[in-house]
Amino acid sequence: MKEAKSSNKRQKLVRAQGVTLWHQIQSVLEKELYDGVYSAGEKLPTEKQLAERFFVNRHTVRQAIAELVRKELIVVEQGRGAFARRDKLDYFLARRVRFRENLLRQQKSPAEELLTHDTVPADLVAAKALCLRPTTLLVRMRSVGSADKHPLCYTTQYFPKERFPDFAEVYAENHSVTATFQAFGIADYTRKSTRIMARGAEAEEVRLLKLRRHAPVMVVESVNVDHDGTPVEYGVCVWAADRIQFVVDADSHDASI
Amino acid sequence: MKEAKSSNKRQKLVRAQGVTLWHQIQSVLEKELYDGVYSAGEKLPTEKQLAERFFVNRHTVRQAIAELVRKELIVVEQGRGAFARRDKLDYFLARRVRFRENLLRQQKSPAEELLTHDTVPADLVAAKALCLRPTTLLVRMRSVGSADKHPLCYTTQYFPKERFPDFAEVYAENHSVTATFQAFGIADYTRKSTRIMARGAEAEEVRLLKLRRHAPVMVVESVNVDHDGTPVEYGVCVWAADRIQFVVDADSHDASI
DNA sequence: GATAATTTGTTCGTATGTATC
DNA sequence: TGATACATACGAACAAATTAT
Repeated sequence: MKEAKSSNKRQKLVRAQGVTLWHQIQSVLEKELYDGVYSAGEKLPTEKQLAERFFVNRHTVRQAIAELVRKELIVVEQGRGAFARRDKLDYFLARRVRFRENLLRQQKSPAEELLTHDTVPADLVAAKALCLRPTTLLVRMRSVGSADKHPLCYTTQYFPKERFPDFAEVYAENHSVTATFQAFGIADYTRKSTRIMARGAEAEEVRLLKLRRHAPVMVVESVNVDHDGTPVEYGVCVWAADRIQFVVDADSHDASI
Repeated sequence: MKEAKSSNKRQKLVRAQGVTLWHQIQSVLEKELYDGVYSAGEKLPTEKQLAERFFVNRHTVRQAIAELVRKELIVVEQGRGAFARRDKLDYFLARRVRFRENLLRQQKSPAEELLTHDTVPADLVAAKALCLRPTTLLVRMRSVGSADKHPLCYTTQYFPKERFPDFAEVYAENHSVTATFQAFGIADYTRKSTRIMARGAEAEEVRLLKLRRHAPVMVVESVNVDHDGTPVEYGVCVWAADRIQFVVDADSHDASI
C-alpha cells in the first residue's frame, strides 16, 4: 500500500455533494494513515501544504486535522507540526503481570537496569499496602525498564526486609524480579491490586525516560501477593505515556487465571 | 489531629545526628499531610516559608518536597506552589463497568449529559472494534459525565445503527446506557476489552472538563459485548486525570464475574 | 492589556562530613 | 594517613510560570 507519497500530488475534491470538504480530507488522510503512508511518529505535511494539495483554505484542513486528533490517529504540537501516532506498546494487566513476558509477547527486547537500592523504614502508604506496621524495614529498589534500549518506565519497588533481606543483591545478578522471588522460594506471585493514574512528568522522570518537559506519564501503583495472599511487593511505576497503553482484556485475563 | 496549623511555628531540627535535615523535614510534612493538617488540594506554605520555619536553606526544603512528590503525596506547579494531593475517585474496571454504579459506590452523585448525537459510517478503527465492515452505519453520541456537578469525562460512543436504530433518542430520555440497552432487550453486557492511555488535553477537552491547558488526560478505549459476545458498543472516553484513578482489583473482579 | 510581584525551577559556586580505597 | 568520590547544606543569581495590580 505504501506508494511513496505519490498521494501528495494535488487532488480536487467534490464540492457541495452532501459531504463536507473537511470530512473528505479527513477520510483521505485517515486512509493514508491506516495504509502506512506516514509511518509511526512521522511528520505530516504542514497545514499550508495540505491546503494547496486539496485546493482549500487552511481552516478547512484544520477541521480535518482536529477530527484526526479526536480519533487519536495523530498528535499536533504547536510550532512543530502534526505527527502520525506512534504505535504504543500493549502492556497487559492480568492476574499475573510480568515485565519481561509482556515485552517479549510484542517482539520487544526487555531490559531492567537497577539504579539504586537501600533499606528504608516503611512510610504510611507503603506500610498500608504491604499490611505491615509503619517503620517496618523495607528493601527499596529503583530501576528503569526498557524495550529495545528505549526507556519505558521508572519503577520504585518495596519488599519486606525481614522476609527478603538481600533481595536487591540477588536482583542485581539476574535482573529479574520473578527470578529473584524464585530464589527466595516463591514460585508464583499474583497481582492483588492495580491503580492507574496520570500526571505531568517530574524533572527526574524527564531525564531518565527521555521525555519532553511536562510530558504526560502514567503512574501505576500495584501490590503483588504470594500464594497465601501475603503481600510480597509494593511498587510505583512511572510510564512514558507516549510509548505505552495498558490493556485489560477479558480473554487474556481468563487465560492467565 | 487537625490543630490549626500551629505546626507552622518555627522549629529547630536535629543537626548531624545521623539523619539528614531534608529527611527530617520530609517526615514532618508527611505526617502532617497524613493527619489532614492540609486538606485535599490545599496549598502548602511556600518554600521560603518552610525554609524559615525549619531554619534551613530553600534547597534543603526543596529536597524534602521532591521526595513528597515522588511519593505522590503532593503536586507542585511552577509559579503557583505545592498542593496536597486531591483525593482521586476510584473507578473500578471489572467485568461489568457501569458509570453510575461506580460513582454511587463512592458516595458521588452521577450525571450524564448528552451533547450531540448523529449517524455516521464506521471508520476503520470503530469497524474493527465492533467486528463490522467499514462504512456500516453507527449511532454516535457525545456526552459529558459528572460527579457531584464536577465534569469527569468526555465520552464518544458508537452503537450499530441496524440493531439500535434510535439508541440516542431512548438514551436522551433516561440518561443511562444500561437502561437504554435494557429497552432494547439487552439485560446485561460485559466489558470485552479496555485500553488505557494518557496524553495532554485538547482545547475542546479543556473547555468541557474545565481543565488547565495541557493538563494530562487519560483516554479509555473500550468494547462492550452482549451475552453472546457480540459487540454492542465501542467507546472512547477522555478522563480528567487529576480527578480519577482506575482500579483493577483482583477481589472486586472475582466478585463481579 | 501591560507591568510588577510572587513562586517555583535551574545552574553556578563553596564548604563540610562521610565512606572507600 | 592521604586521596578520592559522593551526598549534604548553604548562598547567589537568574529563568520561567503564575498571580496580582
